[in-house]
Amino acid sequence: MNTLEKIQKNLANFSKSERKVAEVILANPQTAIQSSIATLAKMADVSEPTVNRFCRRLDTKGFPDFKLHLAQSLANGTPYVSRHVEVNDSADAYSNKIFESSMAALDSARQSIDPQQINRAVDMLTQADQISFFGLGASAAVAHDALNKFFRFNVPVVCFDDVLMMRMSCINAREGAVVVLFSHTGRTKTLVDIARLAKENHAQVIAVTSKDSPLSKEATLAVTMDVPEDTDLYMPMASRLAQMVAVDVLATGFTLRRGPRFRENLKRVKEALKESRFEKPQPL
Amino acid sequence: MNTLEKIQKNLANFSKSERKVAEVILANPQTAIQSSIATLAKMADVSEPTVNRFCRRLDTKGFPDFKLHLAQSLANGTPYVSRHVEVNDSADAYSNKIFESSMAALDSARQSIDPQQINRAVDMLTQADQISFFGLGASAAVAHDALNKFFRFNVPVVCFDDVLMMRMSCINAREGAVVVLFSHTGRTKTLVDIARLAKENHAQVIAVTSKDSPLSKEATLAVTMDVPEDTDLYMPMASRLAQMVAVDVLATGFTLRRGPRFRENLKRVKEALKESRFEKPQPL
DNA sequence: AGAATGATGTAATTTAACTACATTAGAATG
DNA sequence: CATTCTAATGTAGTTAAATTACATCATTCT
Repeated sequence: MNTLEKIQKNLANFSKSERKVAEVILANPQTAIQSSIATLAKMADVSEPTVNRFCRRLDTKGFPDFKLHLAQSLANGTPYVSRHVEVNDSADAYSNKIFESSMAALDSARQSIDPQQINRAVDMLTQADQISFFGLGASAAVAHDALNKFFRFNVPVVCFDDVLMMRMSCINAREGAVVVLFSHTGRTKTLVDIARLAKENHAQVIAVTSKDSPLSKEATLAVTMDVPEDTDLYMPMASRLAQMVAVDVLATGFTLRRGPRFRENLKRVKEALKESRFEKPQPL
Repeated sequence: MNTLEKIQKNLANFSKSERKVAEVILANPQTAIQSSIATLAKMADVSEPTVNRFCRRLDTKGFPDFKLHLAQSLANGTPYVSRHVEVNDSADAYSNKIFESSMAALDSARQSIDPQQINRAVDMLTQADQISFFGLGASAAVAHDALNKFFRFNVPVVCFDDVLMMRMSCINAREGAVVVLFSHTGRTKTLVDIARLAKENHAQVIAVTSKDSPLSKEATLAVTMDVPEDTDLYMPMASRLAQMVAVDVLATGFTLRRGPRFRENLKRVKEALKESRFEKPQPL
């Protein structure tokens, strides 16, 4: 756990003098990590060993080690002890919290993603004659985004956020088709049906979803990630961000697999956009 | 800049012995921050003052200060020195790099966003009779996502990723309409035209884009963010992620502004989804 | 080849952190 | 209310770590 949060949480368990230390640190953590034990002791109006004991109580080896831990918890730019939005938060406060919790969610996704799954998914995608991206609700935006990315690769791609269209598209599927389904929970009944339908029509199914979900079991290959659930009502879903980054990862794997000539192609697509833009003023 | 990157970047500028130190640190940064200057010197097979000089060269006050900086750069879970994808990267490598650069981009956006702009945008949105979200290319997905979010608020919302539809919609605009435009560069000519058209028809225009761009100047209100540009071919646009989080921030501001009764409403919308899902197995 | 500059190491010094012990404050018991 | 015990805090001494000053070595340029 974040050291700063830990201090905040244990405030009640500290002794009188230790609490003084805690308060000085919470009030100005950035100063704390730059101070010596003597300075900090003076600021909190306690003795040096008290500061040292305080550090040990937080499961660190001593003062320098404590500073290291504190520095790490500050590094994430987390001046806010809690990442949960409160009713009376200022714009600055909730903006920071939302960005931070989004970043934390991405980190969690990063740690839980399995490179082998990525590799296999890239295999399937590079060999596909046709790729379809399906998503409902919030994941519809992800499917659109995937379309926008893979479209540049000059592969036949489609994208649907409508169940009927998905169904029809699956019925027409043939061998060589790959269907990519996005769903955070992996529990949406219609999507699981679609996965089954696609398989029945000889398409391969990649599910970008959460581990052990019905959808992940139905799919030919599941690319799974752990993303903290949005239990908090005010907290928007970080899952679609993680899914988008997963799309980026797959697209990157795709371009790497396709080799240098293919990448030349991409550059041209990018440059084709230039004409539709106002020129950027060149820095002097 | 991230200390670890800095070391990597300056490798050529270091002297022979300093490079030894750099390599030992790069090889195992986690060990480095837990070592004393003596241990590290021994590991790099150099003298202690050399390590000290190395630290100073990186603009730190000395060894302990250097460790602090290094700890901070490790905190973001950055085991990869470079965030740029290389041709021969493994799936694990490029996956991590992409997640990390996405997180870095969000952090940069977080730091550059202006809470006052957020506040004013929330003002405008809460008072709107009708909200339109427009985006082209990669930002189309963001517009869709915004629709999905604001749709729950029981406000008339539309979303277009087609220029003609945008135009028609603007022509029918009246006072009380708010148009939200998403564009990373803010230089897409057609979008700037749309902004002008919307204003001519008495709609208010919010642009989620980059600072000082043509679009930001044309808009009634610009919500601007600095997101590192995707100079690298393999590096996908992180801008759309930042835009999505910005949408989350605006949506959160919206719900907070609307008060508790409104939030009850949201809960009901969320619960309405339950029936379409497979039940989650309850943990024992 | 020799001087001069920059890099590196050695040893001494300073500073910071930690330990052991003494003192004090506060709680519990008669 | 006094007394004793325990926990908390501080003092002083010790150890370890980091830094400085200086000496030596390598390298480059004339």
